[in-house]
Amino acid sequence: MATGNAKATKDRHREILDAAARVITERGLAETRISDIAEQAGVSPGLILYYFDSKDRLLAEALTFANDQFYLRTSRETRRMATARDRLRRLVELSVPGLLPEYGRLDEWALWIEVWVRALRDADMAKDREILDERWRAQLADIIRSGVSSGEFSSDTDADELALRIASLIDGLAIQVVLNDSTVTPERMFRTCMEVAAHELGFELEPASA
Amino acid sequence: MATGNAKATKDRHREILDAAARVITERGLAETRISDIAEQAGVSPGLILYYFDSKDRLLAEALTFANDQFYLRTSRETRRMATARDRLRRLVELSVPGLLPEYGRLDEWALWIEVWVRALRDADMAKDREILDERWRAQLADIIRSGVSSGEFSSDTDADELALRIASLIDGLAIQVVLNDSTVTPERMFRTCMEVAAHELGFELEPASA
DNA sequence: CACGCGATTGAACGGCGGGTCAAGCTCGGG
DNA sequence: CCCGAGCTTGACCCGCCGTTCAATCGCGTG
Repeated sequence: MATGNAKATKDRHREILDAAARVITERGLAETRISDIAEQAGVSPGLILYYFDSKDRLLAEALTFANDQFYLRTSRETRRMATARDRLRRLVELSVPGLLPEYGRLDEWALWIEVWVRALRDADMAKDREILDERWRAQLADIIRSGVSSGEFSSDTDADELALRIASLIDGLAIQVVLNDSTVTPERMFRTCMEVAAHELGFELEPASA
Repeated sequence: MATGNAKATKDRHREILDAAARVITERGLAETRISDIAEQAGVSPGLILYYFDSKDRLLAEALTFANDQFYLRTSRETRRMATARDRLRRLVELSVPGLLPEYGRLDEWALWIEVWVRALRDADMAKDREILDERWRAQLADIIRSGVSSGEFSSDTDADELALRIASLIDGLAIQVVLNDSTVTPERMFRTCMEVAAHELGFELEPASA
C-alpha cells in the first residue's frame, strides 16, 4: 500500500471524531452538518463519508468517544490523590460544569444531554450510555468503599446505593448549572454535593477551602 | 365574522399544541415533521402554519405547554392529601417514570430532556425552563415547610436547599429510569428517593406499603 | 338567500444538506 | 523512475421538508 498504513487511517478516524465532538458541543447535534465537521477537521466533506458509513453512525460514535475521554481524564486525575475524601472531592469538582477554568469551552455535559435524547430512541446508544454510566458509578463506588475501609467514611448503606445517590444528584444539579439556572451556581452545586456526601458518608466537611 | 370566533381559534391552537406534544413524545423533536403534527391533529399541513409563525416557534411552545400540564396535574393531585408525608410520597410517585400505570405512554421525562437540549442554545427556552423548574422546586419546598411546621419532618437545613437536593436527585434518577437502565428500576428509584428524603427530613419510612 | 370573511386545503416552490462519484494526488515499493 | 493502491477532493444529484399561496369552503350576518 501507499501512504495509507493502518496508523494514519486510525489517526484520521480519531481526528474526525474529535472534530465532530467539538462541533456537536458547540452547535448541538441538530445543527451539526457534515460540512461543519469537515471544516473543523480541515478536510473536505467527501472524506468524512469515506471514513464513516453515515452521518448518523459518526455522530453516535463521536458522542461515546467524547464521554469516554472525560471518564479517562477523571480516572487519571483521581488516581493520584492520597485519601478517599480527596478523590471524592476532586471527582465532584471535575463534575461541576464551569467550576474549574481548565478545558474551558462549553461543557461535556452538553454532550451528555445529547446522548440522553438520542438514547431515548436508539437502543445501541442506550446500551452505550448504560455502560458509560455504570463505569462512572463504579468509580464513585470504589472511592466510597476505600473510604469506608480506611475509616474515613462510615455508613450502613451499600456503597453501590450510595454511589447511585451521589451520581444522580450530580446529574440533576449539573443540568441546572449547565443551563445557567440563576439559583444554582457552580459553587452552590459543589457545596450541595459535598454536604450531601458528608451527610451520607458520615464525615465532617473541612471549614471552607478554596 | 363567520365560524371563527375567538373560542374556536383558541381551541385549534390548543389542539395543535397537544398534537405536537404527542408527536414529539413519540418520535422526538428531531424526527418531528409538520406533516406528522398535522396528521395527528387531523388537519392539513398548511393549517399548522396558519396558527403558528414557524415550526420552531410551535415546537418551543409545545414543550412548555406539555410540561405545564404535568405541573398542573401533580399540583392538583397533591393538594388533596392530608399530611406532608403523603403529599411528598405522591409527588415522588408521580415523578417516577413508568411507576404508575395511568397516563401510560412514553413519559413526560422524554419531553424534559428535549427541553434541556433546546435550552442549551435557546435563551428563551432556557428562561422558560428555569421558571417551570423553579415552580416545581417551590412546590416541593412548600411541602417540606408544611411538614416541618407540623412536626412531621425535622431538619436544620433550609427548605429550599432540601428541595433542590431532592428535586435534583429525582431528575438524575429519572434519566436512568426513562432510558431503561437495567440497574435502576422504577421501584428502586422510588425507594431511593424516599430513603434519601427520610434521611434528610428526619422521618421514619413505614415498613413497605404497596 | 347572497355576501363576506375567517378557516382550511393541498399543490407547488425552493433550498438545504446527505450521500455519490469520477477524477486527481501522493507516496512507497519494485 | 514509474506504477498502483489508497487518500482526498469538490462538484453534482436527489429527496425531503418548511413555507407560501391561490383557491375553496361554510357559517353567521344583513
